[in-house]
Amino acid sequence: MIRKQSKQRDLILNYVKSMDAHASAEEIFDGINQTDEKISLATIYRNLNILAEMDEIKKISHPTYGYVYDKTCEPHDHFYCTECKSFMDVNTKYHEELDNETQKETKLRIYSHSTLFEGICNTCLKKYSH
Amino acid sequence: MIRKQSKQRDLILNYVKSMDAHASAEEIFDGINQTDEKISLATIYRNLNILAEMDEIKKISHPTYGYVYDKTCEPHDHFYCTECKSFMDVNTKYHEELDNETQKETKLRIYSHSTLFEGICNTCLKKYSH
DNA sequence: ATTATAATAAGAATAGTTCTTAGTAAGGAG
DNA sequence: CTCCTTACTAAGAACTATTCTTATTATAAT
Repeated sequence: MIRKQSKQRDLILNYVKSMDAHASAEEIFDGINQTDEKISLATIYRNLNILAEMDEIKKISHPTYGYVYDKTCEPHDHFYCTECKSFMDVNTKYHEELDNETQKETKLRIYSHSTLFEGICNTCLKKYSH
Repeated sequence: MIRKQSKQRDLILNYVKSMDAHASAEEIFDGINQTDEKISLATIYRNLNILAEMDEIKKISHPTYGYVYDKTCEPHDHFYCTECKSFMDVNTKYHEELDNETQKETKLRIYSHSTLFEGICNTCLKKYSH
């Protein structure tokens, strides 16, 4: 299907590109609709899916809250706090050797990976060290 | 809260322990209700959450289809086929050094990790090599 | 300019999950 | 063993997240 450009899709892409963390569809909807521009929720969902398909953004499943969207498409790791359920990027180096190792052992065709670390975030650590 | 034993929870736990792959709440519901035992869907959901909380089973978010449940609580890796959306365990060795590396670099308290590999499964590879 | 078709808004529909309520069962205390 | 407290269940209502429907509008090729 040949895609036509649309003001709404451009706005959504720019909004996601401007975010410094992950956000859900609902949060993106709220964020955009606080400005002058009004976009319907169904349009937000439809375009987030289209943009993810176009590899302009990345759709990530959050361990507790459905899907969130990320401006970074390159594979990268995440940290999940099992206490407060917060979820954030981890920017350590990409371990290509894991892909090779797993491909060799499983015979699957592996293109990339992303690792989800679990633990306790700094805010929760402080809270529980009292 | 003091938990009481219940026939339903035991059945659900045994069912999950007997599965050889991941299953959704709905699939577990269907599986159990094909036998003589009838358990309501709300009870399935409630107990899956309780069992995950009790660390008897593991609740995992599937990249495209909500949550699935796994009899294995120990952290382990997964493979996701971007073509057919299948999702399976990968049993390579646990890389503890990743936890240490990331903990050192981020100052977060890291307890474990699990890696999600993406690529093309064997079935899809064959299909597209024609 | 015309025309084909992708896009939109708005709300209806669907799917997945949790909540409510009234009744049942587990298991500790007497 | 019986009583009593409280966690448990079934059934369906309610809620939440997401997708679909329909009529209309916008994009871009001819």
